[in-house]
Amino acid sequence: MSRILITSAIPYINGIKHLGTLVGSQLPSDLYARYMRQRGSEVMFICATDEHGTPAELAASEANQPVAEYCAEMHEIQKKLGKGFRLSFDHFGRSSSLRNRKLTQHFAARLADNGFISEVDQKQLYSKADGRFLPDRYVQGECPACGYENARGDQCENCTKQLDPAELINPRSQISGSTDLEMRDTKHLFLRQSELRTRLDEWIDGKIDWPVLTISIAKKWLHDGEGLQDRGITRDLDWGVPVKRGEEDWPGMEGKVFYVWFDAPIEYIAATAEWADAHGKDDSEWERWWREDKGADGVRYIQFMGKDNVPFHTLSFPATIMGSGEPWKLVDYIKSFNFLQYEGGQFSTSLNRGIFMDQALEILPSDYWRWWLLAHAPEHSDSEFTWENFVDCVNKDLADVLGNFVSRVTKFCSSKFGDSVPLGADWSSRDESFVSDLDRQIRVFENRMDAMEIRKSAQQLRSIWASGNEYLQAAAPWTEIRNDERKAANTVALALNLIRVYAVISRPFIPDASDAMLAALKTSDVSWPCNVGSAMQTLGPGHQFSVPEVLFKKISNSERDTWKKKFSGKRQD
RNA sequence: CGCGGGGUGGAGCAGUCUGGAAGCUCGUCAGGCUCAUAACCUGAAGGUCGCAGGUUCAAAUCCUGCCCCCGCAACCA
Repeated sequence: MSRILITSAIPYINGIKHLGTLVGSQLPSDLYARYMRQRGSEVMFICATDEHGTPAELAASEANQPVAEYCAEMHEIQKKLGKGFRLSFDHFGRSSSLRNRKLTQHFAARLADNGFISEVDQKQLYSKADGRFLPDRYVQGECPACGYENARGDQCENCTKQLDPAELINPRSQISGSTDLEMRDTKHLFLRQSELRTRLDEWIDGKIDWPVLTISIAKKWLHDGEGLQDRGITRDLDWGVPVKRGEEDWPGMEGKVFYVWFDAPIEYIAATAEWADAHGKDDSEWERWWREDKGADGVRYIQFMGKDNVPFHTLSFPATIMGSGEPWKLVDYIKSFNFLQYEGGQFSTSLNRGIFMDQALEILPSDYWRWWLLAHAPEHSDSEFTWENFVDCVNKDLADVLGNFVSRVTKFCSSKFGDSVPLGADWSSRDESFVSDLDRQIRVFENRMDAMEIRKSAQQLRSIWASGNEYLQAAAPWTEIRNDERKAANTVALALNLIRVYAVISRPFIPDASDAMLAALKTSDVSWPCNVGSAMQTLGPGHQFSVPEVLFKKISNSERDTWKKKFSGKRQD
C-alpha cells in the first residue's frame, strides 16, 4: 500500500481567509487526500495555522487581547471553518506549539553546527513609542525619489523604487504614527542558502515533472541577479519561537525570535508530531512519515500551495532540511496555484472585498463552493470568480445534471416499482456498451486525479454525470415500461447503481452530497469502482432505498444579485 | 532590456512540449422527450487561435520582433 504525505500551505492566523486562500492550497490538497484514501493509500494530511510575526501581534493589540489568546481564538475559528468546508486534515496544528518550538530550535542548532548559519550585525529602525523594531514595511515616509507621502520602507508604491527605510524623509511608524524613531544596532542570524545553491539547483533539476509555475519561480530565485541570497531568519519581536541553539541559549540573541518563514514550514513536521501526541501515539508513529531512517523512505510527499509560497518551499525549507544533515523527508512534488481574482480585481482582506470563508458557508452549503472552486482552480493562470459564472456553473452541473439525475431515477422507480431495486431482465447490448464506456471514462478520471489535474478531473467527472442522462434518454424506461416491464426494471436498477457509483467517485469533490446519495440508497459501500461491471450490480434486486430531498437547490437570480451587491466591497456582518 | 504566467467563437477554458482537418462547458437558436429540480437528450449558428514577419508541402503549435492583461520582485506573510 502506498503511503502519501500531503501538506497544505499553512494559512496565517490573522483573520478569516477568503476563497482565494482556500482554493490555492487547502481545497485541492483535501481533494487529493480524499481521493488517495478512497483509492486505498495510507494518507497523512497535515495543515496548521501560521501564528507568529508582526501582523499577529498588531491584530491582537487591535483586539485588545494578549497575542497568545488572540491566536488561540483565531485558530479555533479557522479550524471550525475548515471543518465547515469538510477539509479532511488528519491534524490541524499550530505553529506556536511546543513541538514546533523544539523542532525549530533543533533545526537551528543543526544548521549552526554544520556551518549554515551566520551572525550578521545590522542597523534597524527602532520605534520608542511602539517599543519595537520596525520591519521595513512598517515604516512610512516621503519617497526621496518622487516625493510620495506614504512610501513604505521597502518600496515606494507610487514610483516602485526600492528603498531602504533610512532613505525615507520624515520616517514614521506605520503602527503608531510616531516619528520618534532611531537607528539601533541589532544582530541577526542568516541562513546561508547561498552555500546550498548548487545542491538545491541539482535537486530542482531532478524534478522534471513539476509544474512550470513551480520550477520557473524556483529557478528565478536561484539564478536571478546575484543568485540565491542568504536569508535573515530572526526578528526582534516578542511573539515567536525564541532563538535558541537546540536546548542551549544563543549568546547575543536574547529576546529575539525566529522569523516566521523559518518556523512555519517546520510546523508541517511538528504538526505531525502534534497529531501523534493528540492520539496518544509515540514518536515512531510520526517519524515514519518524516524520517527516511525511520520508515519514511517509502513515503511520497506532496505539497500544495499558492505561487507566493513557492520560493520558501522550493528553496528555504529544503535548504533547512539539507543543511541539517539529518535524513528528513524532502518534498517529492509541489503542486502550486495561481491566484483567484474576484469580479475583475483582487480579493482584499483589508478592503473586505470578495467572499470570506465564514460568509460563504452562511449563504450556501460547502459542496457548492467546493465544486466551483475546484472546477475553476487557478492551475495554469489566474482565474476569476464572478457571480454569473458561479451561479450558472453550480446550477447547471450540480442541480441540473447530477441532482436532477438522482431525482428522476429515484422518483421514477419509486412510482413504478416501489422503493427497492427492481428485478430486471439481463443487460441489453446498450447496457453493456454503456457500462464499458463508463469504465473507460472512470479510468480517464483516475488518470487525471492521479496527475492532480484538478480542472480536467472536474470536467471529466461532469461528463460522467452527463452520460447518465444520455443513457436514460436513450433507454427511455418510461416508454419501455409500457411494452416490457422487466426491461424497464433493468434500466432503473442500472441507473440506481449508477447513483451509487456517482456518490463514490464524486466524493472527493462533494462529500456532503455523496453522503446524501449513499444515505438515500441505504448503503455505506464506498469501494472504488475498479471493476465497473460489478460495481454496477452492487445494489441487487430488493435493496431498499428512499427518494432523497433535493440534492442541490438552484440559486435564483435574485439571490445572485443580492450576494453580488453584498460582497462588492464593504463587509457587512 | 528585472522575472514569471496568460492572450483561442458572446463568457470561461483545453489543445502548443512531440506541426498535419479548431475541441469542451456555459450562453444563443431549432428540434426531441415528458421520468425529473421549467429539468433532460439531439442538432445548428458563431472563431483569419493578440499583431507583424519567417521556416515548412503544412503553423494555434517551431523561430524573430512587437502589443496588451495579470502576478511576483526576497524585512507583509
